[in-house]
Amino acid sequence: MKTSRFFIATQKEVPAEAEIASHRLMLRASLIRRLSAGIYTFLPLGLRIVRKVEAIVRQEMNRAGAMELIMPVVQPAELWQESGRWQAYGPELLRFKDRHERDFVMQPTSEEVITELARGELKSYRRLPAHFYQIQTKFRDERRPRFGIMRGREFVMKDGYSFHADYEDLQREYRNMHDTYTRIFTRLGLRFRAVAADTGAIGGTGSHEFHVLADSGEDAIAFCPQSDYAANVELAEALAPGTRGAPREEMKKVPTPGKKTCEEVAALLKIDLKKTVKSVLVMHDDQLHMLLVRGDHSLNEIKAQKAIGAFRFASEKEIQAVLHGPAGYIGPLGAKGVKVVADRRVALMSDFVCGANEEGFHLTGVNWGRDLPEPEVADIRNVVAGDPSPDGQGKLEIVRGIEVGHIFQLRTKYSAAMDATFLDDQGENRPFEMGCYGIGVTRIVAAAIEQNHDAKGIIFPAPIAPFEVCIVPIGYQKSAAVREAADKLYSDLQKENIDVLLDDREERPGVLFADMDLIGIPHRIVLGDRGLAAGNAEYKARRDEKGSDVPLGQVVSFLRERLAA
RNA sequence: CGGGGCGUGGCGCAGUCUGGUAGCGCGCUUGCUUUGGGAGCAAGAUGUCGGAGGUUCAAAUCCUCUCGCCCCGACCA
Repeated sequence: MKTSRFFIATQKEVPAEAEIASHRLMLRASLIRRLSAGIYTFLPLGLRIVRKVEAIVRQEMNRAGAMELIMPVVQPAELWQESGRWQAYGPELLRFKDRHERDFVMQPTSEEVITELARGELKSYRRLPAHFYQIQTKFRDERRPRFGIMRGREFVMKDGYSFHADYEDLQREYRNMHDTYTRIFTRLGLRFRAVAADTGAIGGTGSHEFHVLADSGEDAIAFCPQSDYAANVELAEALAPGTRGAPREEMKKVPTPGKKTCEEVAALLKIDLKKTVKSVLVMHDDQLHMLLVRGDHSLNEIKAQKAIGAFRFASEKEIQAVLHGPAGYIGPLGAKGVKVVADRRVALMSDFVCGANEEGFHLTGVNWGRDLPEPEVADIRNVVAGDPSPDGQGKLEIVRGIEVGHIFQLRTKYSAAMDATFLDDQGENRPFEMGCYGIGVTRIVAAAIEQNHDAKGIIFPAPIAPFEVCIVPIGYQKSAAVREAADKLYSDLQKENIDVLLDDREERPGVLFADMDLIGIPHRIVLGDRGLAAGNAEYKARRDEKGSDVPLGQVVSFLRERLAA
């Protein structure tokens, strides 16, 4: 491709709408343009990247035995009512009516349609297993689209669905997909990690998320360097080994005027933050619950909801109605009519500090059993770095990640709901065991950039770069020698099936360099009169500081080696 | 859906408080010069100031209502 015949519309200035690096760079490098909130056009340059990701995903899915198809984006409501998701999905599901006033949805995923297909077509166990997938546009009316393509409303996802005669075979395919996803993300050139994820109400033995590691990721991942344990922080169990120490202090009420947070109180009293207890009031079924976590820990709302049921945070008014003090001075003592749930760690604390339920006062030397009744205990906090690994193998570390893949054992959730059965070898009707497997294709593009960029722009991993090599001629329009060398190299590389971009624009060299860096093309060949006189081209990888000379005649073989590496 | 902020040429912004003929930088067009890291000079083009209504001799500016977008907020590829 020559830039003169391609659409490149890079920008020097950063659009005000973009907050994170990948979003800014995708706009500046002219990969995407926003049309509406969370809805983007992929420009030619951006689409090339999407296509490269798709190609790798497709190749590995096919190799793994899955079959590609395409299901409709617009799907009739009846199927969704049958599965129950018409009611369950909520406002993220985009619904609309056709001219006959019939209800339709824009697909956020396609379990219903594939299950409908399977129940009509896969009538015999002889046809099982079967795994269908599509790479297609999805729509989710996110409450808050953000970060450009990272969390858009419209996006491209690979969604696959497998059908099995029994659970054992589902588990076999699940492992197959775990391996396949690992191959895919490895081939994409990304640093990633597979982590255990919430199996939710569906159950089954497994759900794993695949995260691209990046500091800006929205998810926190807990992992153990000493073992292969890795889980979403939302899920990771917080163990609390050890026993409670005996009380050594008397309980005392101490003045803490204006000190509302555990940090402030600990600083005032000159004690370790780990001696304090944080009290959070929530409302569940019109019943106030007080959740207690250690001062240096944070409440895990997902775990807490599992422990006590769905809740909302109590209002200041509700807090005052039951307790005497405002939020900031509340504590478990004298909290009449409030159910107290302590984190496992809190239950092991002795001589701790908590709010006195009186404005301006905290209690010190508080002890369970002696000063207040033993609490109900649950795991309700987020794990932190240094916590023991739940598998007992060492200590946890925490990194941030961007979820780009999720595999799931659905079991018979949809097949049972939609009466999708097959005849087994005994002639009995049985519901399919199902698995589903997603990869966020467009999100991968953003995640790859988030993980690979510098001050100059994007640094694409070679497998998904829009072009593998760019040729930057110095004076293409002026120097016949440069033009001839560039054109020859360009066609030589094309013959090698190397994805090459020749920047033949009539711009000053600085502009060309800056644009190629911004776009993130991994390999660059510069051709100028100076080098050509000595028979050399200049090679520079995107990450390199400086270029190096390569004899003109060896450029093709040199690049072939670099690309294979 | 709460909370905060923003809508002025393609992009980034000033002007709004204190009404008085719409400006700057980048980009774009043309010409000349320049040519190894986002060039210089000159001449140009591009605006219903998000929209509607109101106040006023006069509205980007004041008032009302709307629409859109961004950021922060509890299971998402």
